[in-house]
Amino acid sequence: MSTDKSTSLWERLERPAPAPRQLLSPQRIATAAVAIADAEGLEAITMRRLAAELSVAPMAPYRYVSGKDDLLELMVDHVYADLRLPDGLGWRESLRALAMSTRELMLDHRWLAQLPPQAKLALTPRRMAVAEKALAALDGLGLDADTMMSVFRGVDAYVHGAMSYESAVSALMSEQSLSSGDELRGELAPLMTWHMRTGRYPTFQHYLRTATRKDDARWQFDLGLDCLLDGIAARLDI
Amino acid sequence: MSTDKSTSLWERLERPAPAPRQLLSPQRIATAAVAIADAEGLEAITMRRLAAELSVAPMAPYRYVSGKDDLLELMVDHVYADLRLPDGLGWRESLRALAMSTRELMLDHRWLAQLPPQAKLALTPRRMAVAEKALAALDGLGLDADTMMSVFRGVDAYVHGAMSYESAVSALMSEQSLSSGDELRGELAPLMTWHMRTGRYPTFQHYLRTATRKDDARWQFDLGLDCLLDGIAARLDI
DNA sequence: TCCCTTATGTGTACATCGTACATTAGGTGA
DNA sequence: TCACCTAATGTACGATGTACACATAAGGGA
Repeated sequence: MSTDKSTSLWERLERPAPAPRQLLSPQRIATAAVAIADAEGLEAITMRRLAAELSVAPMAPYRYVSGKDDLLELMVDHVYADLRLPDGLGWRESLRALAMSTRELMLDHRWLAQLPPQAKLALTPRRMAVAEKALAALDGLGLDADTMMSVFRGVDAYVHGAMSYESAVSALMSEQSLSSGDELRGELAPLMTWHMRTGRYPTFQHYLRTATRKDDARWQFDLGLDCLLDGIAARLDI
Repeated sequence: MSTDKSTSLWERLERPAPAPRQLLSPQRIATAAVAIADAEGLEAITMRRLAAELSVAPMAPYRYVSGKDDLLELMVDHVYADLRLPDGLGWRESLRALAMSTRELMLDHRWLAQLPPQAKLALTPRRMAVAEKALAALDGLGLDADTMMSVFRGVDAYVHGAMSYESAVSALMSEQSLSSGDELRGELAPLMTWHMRTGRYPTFQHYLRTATRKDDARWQFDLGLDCLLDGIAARLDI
């Protein structure tokens, strides 16, 4: 068996590992890669670094993974195992719970929100399960299939967009060893002052001076999410 | 003058070009880089490729741009010049127009939705102007500064999330020279069939079989956006 | 006119990346 | 025991970002 792209990654994974002296396995590879990315960010993921972490030659993981793209997909599916899926709730609470769990997953694994486009689209089994769960929660409410999917994708888009921002900020902070929003703003102060001195952003400046929840990411996330869910309920009359 | 990171990119840009025999300029660099990314995607952006396009030595652009990150910021600001800002509309129509224009900008420049986290956060002048515009539209409605910003960022998150998906799909299609949603689904059919054969995704399967607007990205975008705006109006009583 | 400072672009070089390819080594069934 | 398959190795190549020392040309002061 060569690791060809024609059979899907997931198909290959289901075939029981055929053989002897298994140093490596998709599981071990995924675990090691996720550990690296969690600790040092997505840019620390290198085929060579991964191999080193597994005490194995640089090319060894290629037997299980057709390349770096495949590796990223594998990592995604691996961490989605930890996503708690809601059960026995109404559509609204299901979507809300799913969004909140996804946020938590993405806070545990900041790199999830920074994946290259291909990995973002990856149709992995566990992500399929998430979609299924969300669609099932919306089933039987009188919505057509297109609307159901659109609602799910709308919420998903909000979550990904919000977390893309939130985890970019948090990545920037840990990169520069900043530990509070104030420290971050201190770092950005010269640039910000320069912008403000142009006088072109009075409303923004007012925000900077009077806002009191600048660092309450959770509150900000909830507000947007609740607005979106309110709007879905109202507009679709469900 | 060395291109040091301590003075901000934007600060440096405002100083009039000091000198002689200007082959290069931030303008020319940005234009060339954007042309490459528009035509061949973000991964085609290479300092060497950029230099070649400008008929200049590989290291030449470094005089104007401190590195690739800086280049990306420059590109972002450059294309945001084309974003049409709404004027004289109510808060809702302003946010809606801003979202729609941003979508169009991101369709014209698919790479905008695929930027690395640092460039995504870039506080460029023209992006500051967008934020200012949105906040101004929400001013005077009785909202506190935190809520105003959160509403803006919520809409922004939705737009970025939705376009991140939409442009990842479109990037994938152009990468594989597919020109319709049907062709794309044809390409994905083996994988999808494999997933469906597990029987774990009945609702998803029902969607695949009965949906009629799978490729109407504009309709999907509008639905989510309108839900979000509805919810904002209702929840904040504005 | 000449030269000298300074902004501008060049050339070379290096570490690091993804991965192609040919090769070895270890375990199994006959 | 031996042939065979497969897991893992080793070597190598082209591409990337960018550091650093250098060449060069314009324009002003003598």
